[in-house]
Amino acid sequence: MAKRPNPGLQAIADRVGVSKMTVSRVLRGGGGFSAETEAKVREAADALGYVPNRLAAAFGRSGTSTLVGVCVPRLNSALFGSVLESLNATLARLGYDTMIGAHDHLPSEEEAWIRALAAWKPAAVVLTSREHSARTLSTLRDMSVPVLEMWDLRTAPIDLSVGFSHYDNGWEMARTIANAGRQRIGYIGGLAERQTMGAVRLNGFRKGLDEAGLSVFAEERLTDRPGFYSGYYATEMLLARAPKLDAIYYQDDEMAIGGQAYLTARGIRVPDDIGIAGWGGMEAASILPRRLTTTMVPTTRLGKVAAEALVSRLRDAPVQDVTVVQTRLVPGSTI
Amino acid sequence: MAKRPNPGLQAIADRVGVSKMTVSRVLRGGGGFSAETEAKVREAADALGYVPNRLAAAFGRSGTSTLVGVCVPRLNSALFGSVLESLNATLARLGYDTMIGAHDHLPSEEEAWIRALAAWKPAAVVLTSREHSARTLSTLRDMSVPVLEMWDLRTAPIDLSVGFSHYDNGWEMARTIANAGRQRIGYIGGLAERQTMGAVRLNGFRKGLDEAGLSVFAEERLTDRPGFYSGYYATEMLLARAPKLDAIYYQDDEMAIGGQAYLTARGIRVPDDIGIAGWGGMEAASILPRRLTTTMVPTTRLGKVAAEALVSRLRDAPVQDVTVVQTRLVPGSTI
DNA sequence: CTACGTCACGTTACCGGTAACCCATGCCGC
DNA sequence: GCGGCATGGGTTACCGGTAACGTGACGTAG
Repeated sequence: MAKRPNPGLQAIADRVGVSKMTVSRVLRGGGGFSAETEAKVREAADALGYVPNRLAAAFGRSGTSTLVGVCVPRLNSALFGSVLESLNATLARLGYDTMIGAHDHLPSEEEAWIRALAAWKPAAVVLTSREHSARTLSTLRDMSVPVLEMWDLRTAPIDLSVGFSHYDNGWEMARTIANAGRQRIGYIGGLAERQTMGAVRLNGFRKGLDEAGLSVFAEERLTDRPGFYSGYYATEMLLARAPKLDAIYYQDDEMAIGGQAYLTARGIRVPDDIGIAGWGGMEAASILPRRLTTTMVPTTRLGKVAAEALVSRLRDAPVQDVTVVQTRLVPGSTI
Repeated sequence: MAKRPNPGLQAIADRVGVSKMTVSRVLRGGGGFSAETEAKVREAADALGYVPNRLAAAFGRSGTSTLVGVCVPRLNSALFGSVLESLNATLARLGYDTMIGAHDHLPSEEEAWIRALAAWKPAAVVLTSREHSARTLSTLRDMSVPVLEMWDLRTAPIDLSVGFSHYDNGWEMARTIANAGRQRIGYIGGLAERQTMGAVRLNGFRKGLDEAGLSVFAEERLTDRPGFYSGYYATEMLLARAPKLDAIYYQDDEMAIGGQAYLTARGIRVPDDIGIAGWGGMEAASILPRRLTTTMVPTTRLGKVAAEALVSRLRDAPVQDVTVVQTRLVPGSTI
């Protein structure tokens, strides 16, 4: 079997004895041809092993692209990975192709990616960041395609928004910890300057504590990216400064599990000596000796809902601008 | 600021007073124009906010595409996520754009993805599966672009291969476990029918045990996907059938950590009562009470090396067909 | 019998960049 | 003075689909 140049519409048209326009009509469906012609065209397309040329289609007339750009903070994250997996699978099933990017929580990276994406004239864009640079917004406007902001709810989305309120997540956990009678409460997470979702949860957390007459007693902010090990040593550092904490809220479950490991190694009992809570509902949390108090994020559903909302918009079907995907606070037994 | 239609080469050409061909030459570099012309063209392009149209470029003449297709088993995997992150970042830095797909270890999924990818006439393809369907190979041949097979080493790669030997990984761990004096050794992992990398490691593992006069005493195969929790209950099931095991080799670290959690919950001591070993070198393994015996996979380096090899090939620079990225057996203290 | 609509298809032009080719100018050596 | 050649461009054709519009055959209402 030698390499054969892939046939185009013209090759099919020649074989059947019609014009390539008729072939185009048949293969895209929608009428304007007889059943007999359709059968012959389909047979010929199959025989020749026709592969549609999306490049040519998207290039010729805009509005026919099936390309969707998706930008997430990182690709090696359990949570975003699940969202991406589900988003991509749903888009693929509906006939769309995914171009990815990672912005690492830096608006400048997102901006560079968006500009590269614009060169491909995609049908839609999915973003997961909270803040966009002015140039990003300008590029998006020039592209004039549907934009879906995912992960956090936006009060004023550019276009579509699917997610939940990180602020409320933090608030809710604050109330849970306060109701459990904890008094000296610490926080461990990433830097606040970067407007990450974790920082938003912290704001909600502070508000919740405030309403209960409490405040964050001590906090540890890391420049390292969150993970098991950073949770481990951040806990060590925080307790060195504030030994009398009776609860710690972690930016995510991985850090909480790392923290738990440190506490266990030191003989500090959870939740007797100190309570811990995480965020995200990662699978790893399910195998701890005690079930971790955390917030479950329905990542798979989020990706699916986002993909479906986007495709609805692309097909001019009615869609809500803002779709809330509910998270769930899992009481666990570590607080 | 209203939406403005993005200018093309012609708009720049009109502004400067040259032909669009000259503008094309300047923007792609390579000569055929004066320094004066170059300056004027660049200024005009900047002023108009020119965004190159990769769609048109790739469509017009093949060989000018900057699109690379990457297909991994899953997008929500710590290991593949890291590889993807590094691969994508390196490709982006070198001016390439990434289209992704997930095949979930099913050749049919990979085949469907490849066909969708072919419609975009990419510059190259990166695969991570071990087995490809006949139709996949046929489509790849028709595309006639560089193909890089990553993750496992291929004895006869389609084109380029970057990775390491899973077989050797399994063999090496078998020798390590045997040398530690373990006799009744179990295995926990996924199904063998699917030609996954885990199955290849198991083959090497069997061979290593065989050379030491041993064999796999009992094994537990799951249809569920690997993870913390499946490691937890697979350990329970395996030990119910074979209580006298003195070592277990897990398909990956997540399962091993899950297994460790089960053993701890049951009061079974590691490594005194039973030894465990994982694979992958996941970060989570670093926070166990005892460091997990495992094989470290340099995911970040793997992605970077793969991207660089691919780009070298695309630029007609010399590349080795097969590049080995070394893994490292971490002795740890759980065997 | 004519006017008009519908169906099924053909024709034409076009998207924006690029390879291949052509052309004018100026400088050089002989 | 003339041929040769490098430099700095311009011209043309083309990639493979698709929107817009044109056309002939046929059916049908007035």
